Amino acid sequence: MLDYEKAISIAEQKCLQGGIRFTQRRRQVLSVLIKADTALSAYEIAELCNTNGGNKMPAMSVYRILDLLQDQNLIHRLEIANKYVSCSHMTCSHEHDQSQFLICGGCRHVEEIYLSPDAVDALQTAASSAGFSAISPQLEIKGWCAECRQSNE
Amino acid sequence: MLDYEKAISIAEQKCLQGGIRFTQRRRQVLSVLIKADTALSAYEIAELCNTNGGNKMPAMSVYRILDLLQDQNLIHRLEIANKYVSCSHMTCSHEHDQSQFLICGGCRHVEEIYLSPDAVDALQTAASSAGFSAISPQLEIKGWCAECRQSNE
DNA sequence: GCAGAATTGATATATTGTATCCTTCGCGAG
DNA sequence: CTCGCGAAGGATACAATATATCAATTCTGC
Repeated sequence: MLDYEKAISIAEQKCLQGGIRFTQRRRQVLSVLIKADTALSAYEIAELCNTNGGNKMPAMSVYRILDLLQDQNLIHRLEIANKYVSCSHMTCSHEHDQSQFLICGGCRHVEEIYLSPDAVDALQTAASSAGFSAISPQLEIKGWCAECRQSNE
Repeated sequence: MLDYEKAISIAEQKCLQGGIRFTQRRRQVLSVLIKADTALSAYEIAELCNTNGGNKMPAMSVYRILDLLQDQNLIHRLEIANKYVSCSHMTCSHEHDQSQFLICGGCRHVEEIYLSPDAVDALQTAASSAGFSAISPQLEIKGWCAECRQSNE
């Protein structure tokens, strides 16, 4: 898990740089995502906010805030899982433009991985041949985690 | 586009082998998907069935039929796009266990591509390092088709 | 303090998908 | 042939995910 204090502080800075406010609401959503240390759906986030805090956090607001946090590269949206994760690179000093995720088809556990540049190149080449000028820097791969694989045999 | 007659005939055989019936309903859904020659959502399929045919095709039935066609490897479900496509390998005589799709983030156009075994190996290796014992033979990559890319610049 | 923009609230609705239960249809045993 | 059983489809309700819209509130720079 990310260093929570550091992550929040960095998020605050990024928002400042991005010209938007790091409000309580936004802090709360990001906080839930960091502490969960796993991918959550928007409605799960709303529920967690309401459980812990007590404040009423409508799903509507969660969606708005998630969009915004994504614009600041603080979180990722996983389309295959319909879930959101805090960016594990948030506290790194250097820039990352590639993010790759493995998503377990069984338990929906999400693991962030690192592909070799060669592999990414191969994907890009295949995409170009098909008339796509670029692929998303964020890749989602569905698979089976060791545990689910075992319990399915 | 697939040879329509051939594809339907093969689907019929596959269903027979799978011990299920290739009913009118099922033929209709598959037919719409083959003729569309693009990815469609379940509700779009239902709508097309109702437009052309006249018969009432409830979305509920479409989902049931799509599940079934998927079990027979006649169609693919694209999780990123929430859409379905007919398997472009349906009429091939040999077996395919890999299917890779490019999905345009702009227009949602879907293109089936072919990755080199090396690239697939690289993905598998990265997955193994992360504790995943296997990745799905079906890969979905989000990108930008040339057209959408251009209109966004 | 005020104007205007950013943020949030509130409500409605769209889209995608699942659960359940009942009816109908087709096929094979008797 | 018909009877019964399981496969297939119909109908309805509902869950989960997401977007649209407009009003109210809060903040910020002037």
